[in-house]
Amino acid sequence: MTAQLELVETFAALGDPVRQLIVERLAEGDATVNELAALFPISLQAVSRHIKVLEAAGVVSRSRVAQSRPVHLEAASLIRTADWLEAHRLRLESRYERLDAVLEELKES
Amino acid sequence: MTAQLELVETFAALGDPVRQLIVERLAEGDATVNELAALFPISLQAVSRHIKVLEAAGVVSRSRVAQSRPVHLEAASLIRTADWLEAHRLRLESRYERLDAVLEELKES
DNA sequence: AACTTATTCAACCAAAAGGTAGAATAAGGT
DNA sequence: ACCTTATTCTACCTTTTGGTTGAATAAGTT
Repeated sequence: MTAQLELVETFAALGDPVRQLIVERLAEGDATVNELAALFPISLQAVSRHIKVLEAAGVVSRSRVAQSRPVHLEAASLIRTADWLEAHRLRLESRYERLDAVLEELKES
Repeated sequence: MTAQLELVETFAALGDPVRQLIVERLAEGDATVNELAALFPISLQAVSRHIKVLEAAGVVSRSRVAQSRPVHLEAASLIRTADWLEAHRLRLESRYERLDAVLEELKES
C-alpha cells in the first residue's frame, strides 16, 4: 500500500464517531475488543469490524494474550497523519506571508 | 455543531482520495470549481459536491468573484485536526514513558 | 473430553456515499 | 434582451458502509 493511500485510509478510519472514540480510549492504554465494545450501544461484532478497519489503516495493531487480542494504538500513524496536515498548513500560510509581503510593498510605493 | 462532531466530519471529509487531492491543490492557492474539476476524470457536478462536503466540515470556505466561487483552504481546521492527533499521540507516549520508568525500577531492584 | 471465554466469519439488510446526466440559477459580456 | 460562463440542484443508479444475528474458531479451565 502506498503512503498516499494509507493516509486516505487513515483519515477515513478516523472519520467515524465510534472509531474516533475507540482511538481516544486507546490513547489511555491498550484494550481488548470486549472492553472496547462495552463503551458502545452496538454489538461486539460491529466493534470488532471497526477495529479491523483501524487495523487495515495502520492506526492500531494487535497481539495475543491468552484468548484476548489486545488492541494497541500506533503512534506512528498519528504522527504521519499530523505531519501531512502540518505540511499543508505551512504551505498555505507561507503563501499568505508572501501575499502580505507583496501588499506591504504596494503600500510603500 | 460541536467541536467533536466537526472533527469527525473533518476526518471523513479528508478520507476520500479526490477530496484529499483537492486539499493538496488548495494548499498551493485558491481555485475555482472548474479549475479543480480539471484535475479529475469525474464530472464537474461530482467535484462540486466534494467541495460541498469539505465546506460543511469547515475545511474550505468560499467567496464570490464574478461568476466564480473561489475555494479557499482553511488553515484553522487543519490546525484543530492536527492538534487532536498530537494530543492523543502525546497521551499515548507519556503512558509508555511511565511504563518504561516502571520497568527500569524493576530492573534496578 | 467438555465447558467457558474471546473473537471472528458469513449472510443479510437499510442507509449513505459517490457517480451520472439534464435542468435550473447566477453573474457578466455583446 | 440574449448569449456565455460558472456553478448548483434534482433525480437516478450502484457500491460501500455500518448495523444485525447465528454459527464457527481459538485458547484456557475443569
